[in-house]
Amino acid sequence: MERGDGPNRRASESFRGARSLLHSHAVSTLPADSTATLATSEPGAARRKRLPGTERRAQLIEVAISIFGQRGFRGATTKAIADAAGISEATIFRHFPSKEDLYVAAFRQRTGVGTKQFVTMLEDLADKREDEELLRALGRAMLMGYQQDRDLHRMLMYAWLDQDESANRRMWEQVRKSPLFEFLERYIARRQAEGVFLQGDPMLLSGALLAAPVQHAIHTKLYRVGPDARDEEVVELYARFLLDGLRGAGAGTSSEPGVSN
Amino acid sequence: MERGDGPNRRASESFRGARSLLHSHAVSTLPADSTATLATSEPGAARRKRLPGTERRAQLIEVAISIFGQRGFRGATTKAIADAAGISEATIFRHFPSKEDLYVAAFRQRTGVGTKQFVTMLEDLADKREDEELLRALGRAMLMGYQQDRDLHRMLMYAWLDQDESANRRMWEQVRKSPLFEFLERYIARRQAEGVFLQGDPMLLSGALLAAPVQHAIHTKLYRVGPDARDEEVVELYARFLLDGLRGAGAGTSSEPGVSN
DNA sequence: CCGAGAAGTGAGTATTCGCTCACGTACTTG
DNA sequence: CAAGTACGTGAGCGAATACTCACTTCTCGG
Repeated sequence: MERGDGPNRRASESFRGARSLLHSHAVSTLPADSTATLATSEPGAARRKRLPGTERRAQLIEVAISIFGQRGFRGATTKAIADAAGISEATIFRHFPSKEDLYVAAFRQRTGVGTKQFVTMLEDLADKREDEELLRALGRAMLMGYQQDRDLHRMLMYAWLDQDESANRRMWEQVRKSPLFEFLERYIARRQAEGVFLQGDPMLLSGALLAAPVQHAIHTKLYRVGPDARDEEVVELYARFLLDGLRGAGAGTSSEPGVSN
Repeated sequence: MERGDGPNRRASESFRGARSLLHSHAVSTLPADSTATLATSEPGAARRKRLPGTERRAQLIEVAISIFGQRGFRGATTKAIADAAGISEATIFRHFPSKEDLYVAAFRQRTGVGTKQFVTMLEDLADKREDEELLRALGRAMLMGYQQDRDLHRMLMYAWLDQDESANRRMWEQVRKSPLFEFLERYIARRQAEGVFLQGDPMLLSGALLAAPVQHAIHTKLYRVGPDARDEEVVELYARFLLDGLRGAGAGTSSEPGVSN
């Protein structure tokens, strides 16, 4: 039982690595335009060096999102970022005074894009009382957003865990005040006033509305696990399920006759 | 712009730290017994040294869960763990051959505890067709679990992000085969067969069922953000909401007369 | 065409991290 | 009580990491 001196066998190499997708908390990118202007520097291609400063900065931010998303802030080394960008480590520090400044810059980039016109579409569906189609659009957007910008979402996930509570509160303020969240609360409140949706804190209900597709997206797109249903099937099922939940069943309070037993 | 040489002002010290709660994916601890036998070594108390090997191992695992949960695998230093345990760094390596072995040991610890008897209670409610009370119990368990074992759940969250895809798939297998998940699928399938719940993949539906309270727990208990409703209010609202969703509204397919407009 | 400033880099440096080792110290058992 | 053994540690090692600096090379306006 545990020899005194000699080291026991070690698990090393069993865990390792860090590759897959990312998540955060809904709101952020969505189907957006994705800013995919400059490629992430393909190693095989004849890389032209000496970019003008602004372009190099932009490229570094894109690369940084990818690396930070794969390994987190602590796990991402400036060496790895430099390699992925096809430049030397020193060059990073010519454009960003510190690794953290690069992180902050990457963080500010792209968060909150793409939601505007998407929300406009939702507003439209809401005005037409197309509740079910609205929920479908919402679910589709979540699944697509997490799929397309997985590194960004992974970076955000890491951020929630790494940051201290005050930074998280600031982040949450931004989420809460985002067009999508504000719309959802207004929409739910209005339908409640119209007597169509069940009563209850609209913020809690919009959270629940997003939770289903987001949780599914986190698992399937970011962690690459979970049920492998087609996206459209998931969207369809969740839309029906959530809508029925919102509308209320009209059934009594709790106990139900019971079918057989 | 951007002077060539002198480093710009840096953001340093603006981000930092890592303190709050944690998450993972439901299933894991739940209200369990929490194994809080040995305290995490209070620095002020007269620390008695020289514990027997097994106790030291157990203490180190508890401390490790806490540190790994706060900072993640990469962010947790053996120094920090040693300090928190009130011992020297070298002692860690007398009990665990490597940092990773300690991590694996901490990981194996406590995952999946507490679910057994909890699931038995759910089985009971299911047999009595107490759907709403069942959903309440489920929600309550999620909120309590994430609150009580926040470091463990934070550690699991980090794990999902840090591990590679194959490790994640193994982790998912464990989740899928856990008593709680298997019960939920059986329960939903049975109620579907009884014609009470809406049709659709039971795995997807149980995911949606857990997503609402889990997402809320992650935000409020782990990240310390989100709506600050009382837990009981959340449990109550979500139980009603989810149950109505499961039962289906009986309303037509999609388009609805509309209230006014 | 030329020169000044911008972009880029190889070779460091100080620090930290995981881990080892030789050596002390407290139990425990005969 | 003697001694064997398990527990504990200070000092330090090699590797990695964020960051610096002296220096070269490209670019482009006049």
